Amino acid sequence: MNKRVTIKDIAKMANASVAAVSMSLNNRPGIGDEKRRKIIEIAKKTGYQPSLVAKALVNKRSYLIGLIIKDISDHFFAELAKGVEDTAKKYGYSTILCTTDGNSKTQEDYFDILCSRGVDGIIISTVVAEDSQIAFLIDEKIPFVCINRIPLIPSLKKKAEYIIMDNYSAGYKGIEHLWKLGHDKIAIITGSLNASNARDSLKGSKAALKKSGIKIPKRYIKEGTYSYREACLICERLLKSKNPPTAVFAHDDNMALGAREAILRSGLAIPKDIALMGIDNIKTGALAGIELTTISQKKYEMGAMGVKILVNRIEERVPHMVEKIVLDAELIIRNTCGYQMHGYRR
Amino acid sequence: MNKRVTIKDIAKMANASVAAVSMSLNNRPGIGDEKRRKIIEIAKKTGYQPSLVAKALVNKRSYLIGLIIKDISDHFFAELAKGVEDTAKKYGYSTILCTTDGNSKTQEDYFDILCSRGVDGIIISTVVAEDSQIAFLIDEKIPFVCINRIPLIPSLKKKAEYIIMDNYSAGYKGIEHLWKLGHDKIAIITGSLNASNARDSLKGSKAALKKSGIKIPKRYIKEGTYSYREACLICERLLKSKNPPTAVFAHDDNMALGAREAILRSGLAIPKDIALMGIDNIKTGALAGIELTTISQKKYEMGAMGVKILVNRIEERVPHMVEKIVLDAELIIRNTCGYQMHGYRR
DNA sequence: CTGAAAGCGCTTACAG
DNA sequence: CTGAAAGCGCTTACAG
Repeated sequence: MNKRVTIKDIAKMANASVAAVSMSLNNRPGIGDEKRRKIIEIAKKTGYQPSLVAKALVNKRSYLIGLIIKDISDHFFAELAKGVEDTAKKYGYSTILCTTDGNSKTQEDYFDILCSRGVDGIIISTVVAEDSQIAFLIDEKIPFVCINRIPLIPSLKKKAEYIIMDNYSAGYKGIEHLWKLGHDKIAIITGSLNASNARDSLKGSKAALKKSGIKIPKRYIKEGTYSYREACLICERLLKSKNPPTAVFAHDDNMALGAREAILRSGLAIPKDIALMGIDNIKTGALAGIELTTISQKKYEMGAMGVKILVNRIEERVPHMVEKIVLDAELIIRNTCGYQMHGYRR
Repeated sequence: MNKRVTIKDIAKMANASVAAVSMSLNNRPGIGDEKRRKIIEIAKKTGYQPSLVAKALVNKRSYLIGLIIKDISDHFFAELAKGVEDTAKKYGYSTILCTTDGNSKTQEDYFDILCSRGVDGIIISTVVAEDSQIAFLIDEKIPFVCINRIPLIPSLKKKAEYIIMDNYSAGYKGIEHLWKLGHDKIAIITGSLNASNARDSLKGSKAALKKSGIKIPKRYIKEGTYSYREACLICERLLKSKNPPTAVFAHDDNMALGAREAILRSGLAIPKDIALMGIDNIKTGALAGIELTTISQKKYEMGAMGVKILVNRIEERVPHMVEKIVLDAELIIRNTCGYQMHGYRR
């Protein structure tokens, strides 16, 4: 930080009071036209840039928002972050990137830091079961919106604003698709079951299983914690078992890719020998040679909408009502489930 | 922002002056042990969190760093950002995510905003030829370090700290590898030639071409601007031409993936019919079925080291010398160039 | 319309 | 060792 020109310098140069300068620069009434013009001119000439930190201190508005995600190198979060940052920028906010790596303590630290920094609001996409931390935000009255995951505790869920995909439907549609293609032996690799999205997807899948009258052994359902590595291991074990599945539905694309590695290494062909599907629709899944069938998540849009809601709350330009948005889950049929080979069989 | 407990509240409760509270909380000498203990205890009990914005105003230290990149949804930048954020967090800094989408005006705006916010330093990975904006940073005396790209203007380059890969060597090694595998008709898809990395890679490739005595037609070298789409188009045209290349060396993996799409769509097999290589070593390239031969970029490490250098500069704990780090370019042989098929032929 | 003052939450000299 | 004051850069009442 350097000795930059301040409001005081300009006041001196313009032969005016600092209040006059402040008001001129902020388009407040109460300043004569000529004086105002002069002040603005000097400000421009000297390249004056207001100190956002001083402004934040007096206005209690930092124009800063915190973005809390698990891992920016994960394609899902990267797209989300892009939507957030683009939109924040459009509204005049800067975004502080906060990465928790799934660590609850790190997240808690970040909440403290963000509050200390006086952020105007927070976007959170890492909410898990134990998230009493959400209660802290409500207490502190700092606006926040949850993306992708929401609090499980009903009292918190009620108060939280959020925007998520219909994960239940996503879980349901995946099974339905595989069932229609003729599969009965479907394995499910779930996300981290301490999170709402993973739970909802699982519920949906189970409902679809029931609806279609499929019975699968318990061991066909494993918690993959949204990890590539973990899903790869799980799938490997499944394939080696005496009664392996003919389809695997991973509840996100990263895990589907992990499962894919296990399948390919075992010498099986996709979709000829085994079907594979994911959720999220990350870019990599669309690549030739991968062409993963999946359920679309509007990652960028969720980020963008999240900020919009947040800004509305911060600036209170909109009559207050807690917004809860659930986006449709859309099936994206590519080549890993065999639809192009033979179409639906039932 | 809410009425949180302040230093003043604590002073009142502890029956002390605000100065005493400040000094106690900051471990400054000049306070009696007992009083200090009492103050600290009250602070803890009330959950006092200092206002970082007030601190920033008086200390001229925000513990904020700006990260300027092109696109967070690009895997290269995402990994870089991860290294930056992780390391910044470790040193007690928060990072403001600034995405320019390659737009020079956006970048300029961000420089202004970051200065207004009083960031302590900036990490930039978007420097291009015209970047007189770097001069602005030097003028304002705000510490910065360039990652991946550096200023082309010698006077600026001299003053800038940076950490980059040896792009010349990367460009060289790629050609060398293809040449050893027996290729003479090698097409090169370059990055954005207004950036140092793209220029250096190209120089390296040309040098290798010369060294190995290969002569390629002008039209074999095209500027792909680091864009998947663009590279795909370029490659498509190349393949349709009367004398198509037998190898394409894209100067980043994104472009290599774009070229791959064109190749696959044209019905050719990789590496049987045509060789393909990239630079960067993004995760997607390692996936089964892709297995892109490439040159490794230490994305995370560059981000991490960049922050380390930046913090050293900010905190001046290290004797000042302008650090310029050039990392080795390491060839990563996977399956897209045919090495496993027949090894080197010359 | 205009200027001087108080204050945002903190820290740093500076007297006692 | 301790307290009162001045100041960081800005804005907002509040008198003239």
